[in-house]
Amino acid sequence: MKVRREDRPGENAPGPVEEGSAGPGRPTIKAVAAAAGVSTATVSQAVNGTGRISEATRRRVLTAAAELGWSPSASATALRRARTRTIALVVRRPTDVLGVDPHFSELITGLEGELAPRGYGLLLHLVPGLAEESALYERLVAEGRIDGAVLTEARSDDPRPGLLQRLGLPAVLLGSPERGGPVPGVGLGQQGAGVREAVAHLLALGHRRIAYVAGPAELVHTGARRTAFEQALAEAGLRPAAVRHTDFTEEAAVAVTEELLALPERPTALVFPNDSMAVCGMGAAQRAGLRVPADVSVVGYDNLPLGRWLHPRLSSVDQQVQRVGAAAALTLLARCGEDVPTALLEGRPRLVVRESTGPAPAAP
Amino acid sequence: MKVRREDRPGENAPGPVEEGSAGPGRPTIKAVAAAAGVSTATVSQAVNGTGRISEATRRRVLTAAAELGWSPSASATALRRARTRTIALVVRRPTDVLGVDPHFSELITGLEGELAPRGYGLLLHLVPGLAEESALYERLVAEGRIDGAVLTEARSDDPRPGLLQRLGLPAVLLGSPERGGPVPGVGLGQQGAGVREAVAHLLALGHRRIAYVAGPAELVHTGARRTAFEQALAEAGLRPAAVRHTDFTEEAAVAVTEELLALPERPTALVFPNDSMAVCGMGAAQRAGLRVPADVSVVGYDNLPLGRWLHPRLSSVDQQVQRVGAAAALTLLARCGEDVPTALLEGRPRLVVRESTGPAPAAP
DNA sequence: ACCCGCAGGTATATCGATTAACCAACGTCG
DNA sequence: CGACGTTGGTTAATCGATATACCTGCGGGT
Repeated sequence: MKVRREDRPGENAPGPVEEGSAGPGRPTIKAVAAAAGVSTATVSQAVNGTGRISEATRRRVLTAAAELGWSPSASATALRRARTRTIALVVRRPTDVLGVDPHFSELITGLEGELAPRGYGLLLHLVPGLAEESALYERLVAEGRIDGAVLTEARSDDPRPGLLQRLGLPAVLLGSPERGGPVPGVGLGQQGAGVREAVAHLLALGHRRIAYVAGPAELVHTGARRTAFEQALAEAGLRPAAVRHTDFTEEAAVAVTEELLALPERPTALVFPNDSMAVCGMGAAQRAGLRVPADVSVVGYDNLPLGRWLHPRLSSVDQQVQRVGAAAALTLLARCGEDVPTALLEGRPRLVVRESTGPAPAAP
Repeated sequence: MKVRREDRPGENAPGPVEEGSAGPGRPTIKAVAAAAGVSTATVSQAVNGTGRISEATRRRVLTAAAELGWSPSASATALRRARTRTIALVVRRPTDVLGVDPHFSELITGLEGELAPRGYGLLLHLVPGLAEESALYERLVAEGRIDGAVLTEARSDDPRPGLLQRLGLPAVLLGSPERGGPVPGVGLGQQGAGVREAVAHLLALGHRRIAYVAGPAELVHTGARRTAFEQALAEAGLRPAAVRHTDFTEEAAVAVTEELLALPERPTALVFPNDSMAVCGMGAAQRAGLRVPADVSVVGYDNLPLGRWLHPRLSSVDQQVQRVGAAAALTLLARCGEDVPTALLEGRPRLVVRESTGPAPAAP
């Protein structure tokens, strides 16, 4: 396919002959332009659907690009357009033990489902603490590496939304009820509903001494769920057998469980803030010689796949982490100027009853 | 928050307050050069340590950069240097059920530990199958988005090393014994040793009917471990009670366990290819009314944190996924031309004995 | 006095794609 | 017939950083 250009004799604009096959590197837009017999501007317009290009040349360019296996260089495009098509997800991982792990797997699955089809990538980072997380955002923004960020585990007095707004980085905040604002929250509505349902379920089974294991006090959802728990009990004229705050480590789950089960008035049911901890709690209870659910009922939160396969199968509050992840991605993409359907996140957390909850043991 | 447009945003460097939050966008190398009273070339050389710059100006440039909060634009650098400082990790996820999930969390932890301190980012992608994985690499390379890739779950006839070599992308392959070559394998040596140790342990406990649940036949380590299993038994003059291949789904784990436990000569011990499946198997056994380990012993593989908290605690083969991840990162970084210590991966897989294995039940 | 060498920078082309501005050819209409 | 709008492109500036080639003093050797 030879291209002859002789309109302007004497003009030597770019004239260098590519003469292909010399370059082992990837093809550039120039190669495609040459192959299609057009200018690089035309190629760009053809693949982007901008400008005024006849359908015929458009097709010609596209086939040339396909034949050469060319895709626009992400770096060049990013530099020119100041968009990287990359979203950051920073996971805080205080210790080596990552209790909330499977939760993030679900979340990532949901995110990827919406990001990948639109050519967006997910940049994953692990940091030890909140300070490092903030520093990381600053660096990523300073380097222009990302277009947006997904913030997880909203805190009551979260420094990140302010920071990211100041940095001018689009973001969404998971686990926050605040829908509008510069950094919108994303998540199922009626956060308390799941816990409420769990309490109702336990009450119906005859439980009267129900203990609540809460997550770190600084997390937003911790407070919401704890309140829901206490209210639900109060409406039945009851008080919590106990409420304990913990970090999200497995060690804490075990320790707290052991402490609660050693209480003089032993609780007959334990409600945990996530499935990983519930599993640990269940293990601790069984190890203490108690049967689940005959002696003590256990409820988790998140409804992770794992819970279905344990013995006994774990009753848990389903908050559709995957769907929340998808919604978060869509919301964030919209903030990045992408044309996406608005994320609709219907429904509320619902209890999934399995085998780890049962009738309260007869009072001795 | 008024935005004044005067075509000269950087008129006076020490302005009152950086022209407001909606104003200037991020600083560029030009701003730093102006602030330090040098050329952009000097700034570049100062931060990169290249060229010949006096210590005095170097320091001046660095402080100017720090004051402006400037870091070189990742896109610009990537374009110029043709390096993105980004590594891809593609996770194959055949169905919605991701049995190997926690394994990847560990792996990512190990990778990040080496990547992050060197300014590298981890680009995470989820794909449904092998074909999509290959297509994804092609796209990522065509777009020049990554400098290297971590391939997981080596297969006996793996198309990816060839592909990536053809694409000219540095890569490492996890779970392959082949150390050299264009795409070196990374992992603990003596893959069979862990299984061998598990068998020895079970034999010592008096087990004679031991069944093996293997992963998908196409995976390299599946074959290696299966062979090790059979050899170890053969050396004791025994044959496997059964060997079953499965995909890595939880459903399969449960189904296989139920089948094995229904065998006329019921196995007294089950060896699983990963901890997630072992958990499922343990659950299935318990649900079938058997006690673990009194009636049947269970061994997992990977030694994930979760196993420590179950009841009974899971005996499992530790293959130090995190350390392997770190070694993979180092090997890959070296291939990317980074100056890193060579990854040394001493040791071999070792059995961690906990509570899910016990003396074989007395023959009836 | 003259040239050399060198320390310490600067000017500029370049990476690959996008986009605003421009231009040629071709009706069309007053 | 000539001004004018359309169609379908092209030219060239630009994004921000890097690297190569090129200056400019200045001290020293002969």
